[in-house]
Amino acid sequence: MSAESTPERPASGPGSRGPYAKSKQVRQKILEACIEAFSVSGFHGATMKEIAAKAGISQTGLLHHFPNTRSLLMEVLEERSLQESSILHAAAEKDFFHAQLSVVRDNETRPGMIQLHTTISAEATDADHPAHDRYRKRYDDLRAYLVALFEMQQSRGYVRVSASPTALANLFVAALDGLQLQWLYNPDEVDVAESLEALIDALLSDVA
Amino acid sequence: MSAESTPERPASGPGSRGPYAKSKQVRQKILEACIEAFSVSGFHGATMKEIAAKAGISQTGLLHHFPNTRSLLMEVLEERSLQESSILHAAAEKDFFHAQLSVVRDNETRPGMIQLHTTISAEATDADHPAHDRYRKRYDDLRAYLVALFEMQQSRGYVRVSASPTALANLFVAALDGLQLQWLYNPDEVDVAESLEALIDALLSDVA
DNA sequence: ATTATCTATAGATCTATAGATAATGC
DNA sequence: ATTATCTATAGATCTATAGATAATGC
Repeated sequence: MSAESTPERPASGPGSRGPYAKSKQVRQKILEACIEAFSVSGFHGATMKEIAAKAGISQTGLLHHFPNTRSLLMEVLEERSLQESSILHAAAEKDFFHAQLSVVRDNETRPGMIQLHTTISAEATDADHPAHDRYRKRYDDLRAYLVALFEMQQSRGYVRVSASPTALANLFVAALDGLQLQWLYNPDEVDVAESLEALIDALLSDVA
Repeated sequence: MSAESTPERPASGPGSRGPYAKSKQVRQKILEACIEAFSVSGFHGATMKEIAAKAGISQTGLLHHFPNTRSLLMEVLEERSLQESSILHAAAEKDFFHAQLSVVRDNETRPGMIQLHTTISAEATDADHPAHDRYRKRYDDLRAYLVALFEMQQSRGYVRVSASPTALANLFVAALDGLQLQWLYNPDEVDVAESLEALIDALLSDVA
């Protein structure tokens, strides 16, 4: 292993100093612009120019912070992952299923994030999409977690339906995604939490 | 009303003659190219050039048949709608819920159409998307149809859960969309029909 | 001295027009 | 005569480089 594998901060030259204090705010504004741009135009349709304009800087100014749209997408999805897990942890006192009700109610205050997730998770079904691996892993991880949960509930006799834990896990995740999609089309006719609660009631005994 | 409102076919001049017999095949090839392009790149990311290349003609050759990407999207979505309703009618002998099981099994032979629906229905959540009104109406129509169905089942006492018909209708449609999304990521771990059957079992009595 | 931001711009790509040539329908 | 297809290309848009100027950190 050479010294390069542990990137030491040189005493001078590029990288010898951190970014300006103000940079954090600029990057935040850029990421907000990305949420708008990617959720409307998708990864393939969004442009550096469009994002720069929304963030209120020039296109080359944006290039100074991020080299391409791919890095912008990765950054904004990383932030979304962090938000998702922090919200989930905050609701971890309740059981997972009812915690999700808090999560979806909380989500409705961030329609931009819902639209971002809906749009990108759909176009990333394509194997060549830069976010494909990330989303595939997210769904695999979610499934594994929920399968374990449903197995436990089944062993206690709390599950009302005779279906495989995998089928139930996929169904629950599907309801989450699909309800949010419909909510974006018509928030007046779609109550995500209400439908999700109906699903939980249908699948699990109250004692669970 | 002038004669222009009833477009008469003039004896000569442009439009006085139908297209070549071969044109039907060319248009079919173009639409197949569109399914690929739009399902991968979305409406905003797909280009006339890309579609023309996939269809095996020049970009200007494509322009001869369709004036822009918007008209291409409309045409391919119209075809999809026709397929959807013809498949539904073919399964109309059974009750709607179990007919959907046939539909989703049939769908798996057309992954391109599933990916097209998944990608476009997601990006069309944006109000300015050219397919927004079409999808919003589709979901509103689906909801109205299913609400009536669930009301009928409830009045007969066949519904196991105490939830509003609207909540149940949205849940069923959400499961359909969400399961197909997951299936695109990992067909080995997602059985759309199996999960959907679990939902039907959980919601409705067998007698229904 | 480094980071941040801008203007100017070259090169690539996409859309849409002009105009030529070939194939088909009545 | 109309439809279909192509090549060439003008104009618009996007990415990415060059280079100048201003602001900040140690």
